[in-house]
Amino acid sequence: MRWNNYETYIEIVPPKEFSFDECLIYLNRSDLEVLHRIKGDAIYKVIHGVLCSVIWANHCIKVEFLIENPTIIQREKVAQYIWEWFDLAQNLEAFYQLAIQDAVLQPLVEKYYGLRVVGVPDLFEALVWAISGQQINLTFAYTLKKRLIEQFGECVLFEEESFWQFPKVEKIAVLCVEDLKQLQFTTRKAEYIIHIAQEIMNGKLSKEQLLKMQNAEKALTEIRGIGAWTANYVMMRCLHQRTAFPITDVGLHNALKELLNLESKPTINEIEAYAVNWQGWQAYATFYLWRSLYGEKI
DNA sequence: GTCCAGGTAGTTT
DNA sequence: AAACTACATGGA
Repeated sequence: MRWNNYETYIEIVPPKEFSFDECLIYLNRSDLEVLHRIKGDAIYKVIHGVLCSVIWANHCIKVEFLIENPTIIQREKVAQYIWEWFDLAQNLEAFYQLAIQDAVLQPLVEKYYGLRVVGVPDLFEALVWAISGQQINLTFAYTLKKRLIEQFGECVLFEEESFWQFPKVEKIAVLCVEDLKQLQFTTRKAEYIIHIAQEIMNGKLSKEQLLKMQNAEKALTEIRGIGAWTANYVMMRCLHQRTAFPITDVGLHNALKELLNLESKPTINEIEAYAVNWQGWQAYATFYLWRSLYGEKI
């Protein structure tokens, strides 16, 4: 991780092939998002309890601290968060080499050059978001997430505005199913989420363990409520695995249908055929396809 | 009113 | 192992 420390801000030095603007477009996709706020070119977000503004300046990601003056330890944690948030540890050269020879990916990498898998560094947040989004439309998923955060999260006030943080695991672990059902979570999702919070609390589930594992997918899918889609979604956005591939994802199917002008959504077999050339970079292929779902048609 | 949505668990062939 | 079904509720 490359970063510089200054009096009132830090700078993260990204690798080659990084477009802050492309990541910004992804982050701007829903008006119901409350974990960050975008104003002009700046992202406002509470990171590890510190309210920050994040902008692109001097070929770096500049992170200014808006309230307190964080310690060096906090600054390093914020830098680490940004590093994961924009998946900056990844060298995209190999992906682009593969993609320019692939009929599906070629137009995408040209258009969205520098886009990275925007991460969800916190495991609990990533899991809750994935479970919330199971089998419902994205707009409603965002509504559920917003309700959960505003009910159980904490917020930082700055210039008369609220900046929310995702609820702490310990707070969700002690809830009962009814508490989440009141927010319109289904019984099943309420059960899954509370159980997962408890598993994290008792140490049976952690990001550190999953990162060390050979087969994180198996460990994840052994947990009730986590199927292949959710496991791969989390492996992609939280564990930074390039080969994670939520192949049953409806968004992926719609993106392929639109991009390739198909009559109907492709079958799993058809997607596997497209993906033979994506070996090692399935997560990036998926993310670039998702990106094509908003903004003008290619 | 209809169809479908960033699926999963549980049951039945 | 593969196919079917209940779940649940909002958005378009």
